[in-house]
Amino acid sequence: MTVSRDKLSDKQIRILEFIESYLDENQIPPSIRDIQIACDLSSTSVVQYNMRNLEKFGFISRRVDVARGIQITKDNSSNTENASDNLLYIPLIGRIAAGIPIPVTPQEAEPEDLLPFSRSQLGSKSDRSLFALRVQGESMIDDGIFDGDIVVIEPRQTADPGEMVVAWIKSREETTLKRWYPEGDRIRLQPRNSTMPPIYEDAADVEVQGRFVLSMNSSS
Amino acid sequence: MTVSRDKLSDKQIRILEFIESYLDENQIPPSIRDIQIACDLSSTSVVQYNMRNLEKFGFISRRVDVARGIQITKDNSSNTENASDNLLYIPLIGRIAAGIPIPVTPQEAEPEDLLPFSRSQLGSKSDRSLFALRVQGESMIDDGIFDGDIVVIEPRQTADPGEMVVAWIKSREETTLKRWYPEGDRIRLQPRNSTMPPIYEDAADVEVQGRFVLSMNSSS
DNA sequence: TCTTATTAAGAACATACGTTCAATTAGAGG
DNA sequence: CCTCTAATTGAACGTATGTTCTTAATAAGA
Repeated sequence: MTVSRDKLSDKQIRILEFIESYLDENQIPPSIRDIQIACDLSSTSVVQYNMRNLEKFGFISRRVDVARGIQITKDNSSNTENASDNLLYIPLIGRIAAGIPIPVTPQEAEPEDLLPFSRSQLGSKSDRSLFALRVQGESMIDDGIFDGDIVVIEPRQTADPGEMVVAWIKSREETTLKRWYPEGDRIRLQPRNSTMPPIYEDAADVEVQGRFVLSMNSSS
Repeated sequence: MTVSRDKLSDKQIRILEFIESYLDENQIPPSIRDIQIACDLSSTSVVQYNMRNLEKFGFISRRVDVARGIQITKDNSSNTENASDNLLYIPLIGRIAAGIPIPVTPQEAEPEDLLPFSRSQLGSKSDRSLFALRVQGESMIDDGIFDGDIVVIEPRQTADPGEMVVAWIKSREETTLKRWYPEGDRIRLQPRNSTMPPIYEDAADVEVQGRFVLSMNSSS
């Protein structure tokens, strides 16, 4: 049953809003009598009566025989809370650059930090286990990725030509952020910095660890 | 009083962890007897006793005479919850480019979206009322800011020479993202795109609306 | 071993709190 | 005016739940 809030009686709106604000301030739902007093109602049964409606219309749900067992069910709540429903945390698990190795399986690394992103920012990729790396070096400045920036990576074992990837060079045991160009039996790892030459590696010696999703830059 | 969790007795850890998980599942703290049963304790007073310690060491706080009035105070909680304490939402309030006006006072605009950032990402700027804009155009690609990117701006009325700012050109009633170079009685608004020439405006006709803080890029 | 502080047990108590009910009042049609 | 439903009142009831107290068990020191 979908009922917009303005279908509710004045009293019911007052009660609902009080529950929300109380919850906001106290981290715990109010008791019936808290509501009675705050909304200036003459009896606890008035609260009961109106709460039954709020429940029927789906605004709240109640646990039986549990003190303060009120839950807000619809997202009538504030914008901030909406956004937090939409939230995804991405672990920042290390650094990446030419020459600096990172752990092979990102999931095993201890995250230094958790970066919040809204799912809408990440689009369809929001349901995968993304991870983030801090960039060390200047090899991708023509793609707008500078030293110290953070890149979000989607773990993948393959990449399309020209895509920006985290590449793992087995023999050297290092990872690097480059554009990925397969050329016969070797791979060209292309920096995006006019002063830097491409790296060529045997195709068997390189593998894709993940694809570039997003970067963040906070230098001025 | 700062006590690390491993200073607690086995029982206290069990209780604390149960409270956390119960809170996680039910949005409401457990009752003393919930804890007693779940942690297989012989009496409610065992719960009371151990909770007093948890409270003394600052792990929880309790509301007197309130049913289920337990609160977790230290961030012993899961990582996700840690990060959310550290969270700041920045409103995305519009677009910016050469030629596209934005509202003069950002605060008045209706946010399209709220972007989550961790305060650690924003450093000292995290306590100001930042806002975000989506970039339209290519004038700053040499600074790594591309069409469609999002920039976070700190409202300021002044800027140092060479800083990237949101500049308001009064006579044309438009805003633009450029680098700011005062040159006598005029201002040079410098694009960062080798194909674009600088814009010169009378110093009286331009004002700074905000300074660049951070950019986000999600193209590949 | 004796003493003392810490922890546990079990019961009982007081009240916070959800629930119910009978009696009233207020509106809405007819 | 009557009837029927919606809303209100005030009180009482019963369970949920925090609190306290006494006694016993355990651990820690001297």
